[in-house]
Amino acid sequence: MAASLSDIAERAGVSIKTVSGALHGGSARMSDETRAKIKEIADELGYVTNLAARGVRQGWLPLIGVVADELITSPFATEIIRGLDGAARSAELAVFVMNLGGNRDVGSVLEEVRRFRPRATAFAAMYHKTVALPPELAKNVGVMINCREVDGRVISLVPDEEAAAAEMTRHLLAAGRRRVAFINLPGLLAGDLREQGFRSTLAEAGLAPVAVLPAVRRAIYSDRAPSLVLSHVTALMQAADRPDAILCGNDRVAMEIYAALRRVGASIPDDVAVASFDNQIEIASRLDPPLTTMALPHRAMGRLAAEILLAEEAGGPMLRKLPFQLVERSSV
Amino acid sequence: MAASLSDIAERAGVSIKTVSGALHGGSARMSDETRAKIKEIADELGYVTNLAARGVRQGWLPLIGVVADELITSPFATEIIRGLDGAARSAELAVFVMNLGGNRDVGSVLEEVRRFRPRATAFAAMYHKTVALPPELAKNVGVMINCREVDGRVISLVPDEEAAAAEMTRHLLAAGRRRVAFINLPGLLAGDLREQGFRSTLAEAGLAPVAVLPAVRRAIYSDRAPSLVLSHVTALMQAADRPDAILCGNDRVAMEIYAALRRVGASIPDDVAVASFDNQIEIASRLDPPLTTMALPHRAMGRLAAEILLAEEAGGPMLRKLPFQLVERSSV
DNA sequence: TTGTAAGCGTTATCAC
DNA sequence: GTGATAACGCTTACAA
Repeated sequence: MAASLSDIAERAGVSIKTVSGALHGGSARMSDETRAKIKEIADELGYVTNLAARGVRQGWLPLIGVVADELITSPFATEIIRGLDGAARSAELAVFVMNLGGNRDVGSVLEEVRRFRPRATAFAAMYHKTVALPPELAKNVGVMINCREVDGRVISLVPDEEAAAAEMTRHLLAAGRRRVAFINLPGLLAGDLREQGFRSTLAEAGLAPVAVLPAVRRAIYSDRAPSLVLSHVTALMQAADRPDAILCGNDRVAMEIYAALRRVGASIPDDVAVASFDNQIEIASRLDPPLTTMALPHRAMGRLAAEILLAEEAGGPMLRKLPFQLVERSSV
Repeated sequence: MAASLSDIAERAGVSIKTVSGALHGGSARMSDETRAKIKEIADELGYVTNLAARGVRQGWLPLIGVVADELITSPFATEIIRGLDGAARSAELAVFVMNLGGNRDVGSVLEEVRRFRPRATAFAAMYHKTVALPPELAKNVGVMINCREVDGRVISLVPDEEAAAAEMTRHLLAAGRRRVAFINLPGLLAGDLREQGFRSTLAEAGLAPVAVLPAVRRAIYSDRAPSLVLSHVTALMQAADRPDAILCGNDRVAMEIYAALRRVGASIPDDVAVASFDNQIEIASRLDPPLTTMALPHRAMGRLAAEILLAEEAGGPMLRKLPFQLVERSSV
């Protein structure tokens, strides 16, 4: 069907090796005219390298295999893939994502990926979590992205939630806010860590939180749980020591908090500053007023993952926390 | 490195062919004990099929190659991939996405995909558009998803924008609304078609639009253009014949319209019904009140694409319009 | 500068 | 039932 090296060799009256050298071998020496002629014939025949054939020879396909643990659902999570892709491309590698969904377990999906003999393999989670990888699987995974391998057997790249919460809290304090409430995501690692950063930073400033409340009754990812935001915000704003700032578990929560504050008649940021996490761009930039939020380092995690996989470096810490970036808009 | 059939054959004291038959050949006849023994050894050695080797033999890798024309940016557009993936999986095919971005042209990305010798190839756009595929490329693409090949050389799967707008318009009329305005996305194929459906349906009912206005100054995808929503909504609501319903170009526009209506002091849906397109779930379901909107058939397009590619059917129309689905919430 | 030949892991053909 | 053996398209020693 598709043209092969031998087709070209035959047409050009040279050996296969010469064709291979002309098309792929960068430094192979041969007359320029032979090379030019071969290239011309290749074009004419519509020759496209057969990577499968090369792969069987070399033992691997130019791929980075990614096992993604939830169907890619969050818009910013695709940033992980973009980061990987950009960095992989400079090494002439393509990124190959296989989703873990339904009742497929990590082991079988990882095996499915490995059947393609990727050059390297990564595991990516769509939200920050702890993952228990069976030991025999762990050695087949080069790096974990947006999640931490529970026993520290695999290099894990995660967002530095605590530092982000600390930075945003400091930002609120610097803006003169003193009575800060936190409406958080319950039951999530990210939420817990953000809460720690929030509390400790406030404590350092000699302050106590006005309140720390859950945005929903159950974990936001596990269920379309009923929202508690409206009742919490109403109660907070009616209290004597009502907050002058609300920190939100993420941008979606912030969106609901905006709606709740409007109902209550509070204005942002005059009455209450609102700040958040994620920088889910379509929400954060379109809210009124645009939302000040900490941007997740998804792209950076993807890029760093590719670099680690390509460097095959050994040493270094197993858990690496990447910084968020403060995106100032007008809600603080 | 990785175990191969011959490693297993050696250990088991049988020929390679026997091993291959035992592990892959469904109907190959051999003693059950031989088969069991071989499987055991394969497990022990951690054998994983080498698809590259199989691929060089068969001429193709079990992949559906997808060229995606914008970096996957919209959260619901990943639904296309999910739909493809689900349908491809039943044929034991994996989906391999390669993004068109930066200054890479369709031809070179398509070639990059074809180097992997996919079983079939598709082109997917992240928003509904017309695409001009060079003729020599067109024959290498099995199906276009969410876009139409300009010359009708390739089967193209697109959302039926006109029908969706017609249905939503009828829905508004059925709810007793008579003075409908449309705040649309300018310069987009989807927007233009929706406008046609809107206008003709209204005309059939003997009505005229209160207004048809652009949400932004320029096409929403081409630029972070300044929003016109607030000024339009303010003007509309102050006019004598103010609308009792606003149809929105998409859910993001709807989000801004909500904010604008709140500013103006209009309540949804009592004063004004709001309806939209896309069903961008995180926005539509979290707005207050939750938004009634037409869900794009992304998943269905992906699924149908896989079916078409696998069936390799010839006939049938080149342009196939898939229906949206009305998602009723509480904004109408 | 070019050709020959071996080998990668798989599947398929054909004889035993 | 099973075992050699060839073939797929490519890369790479080794020769010429």
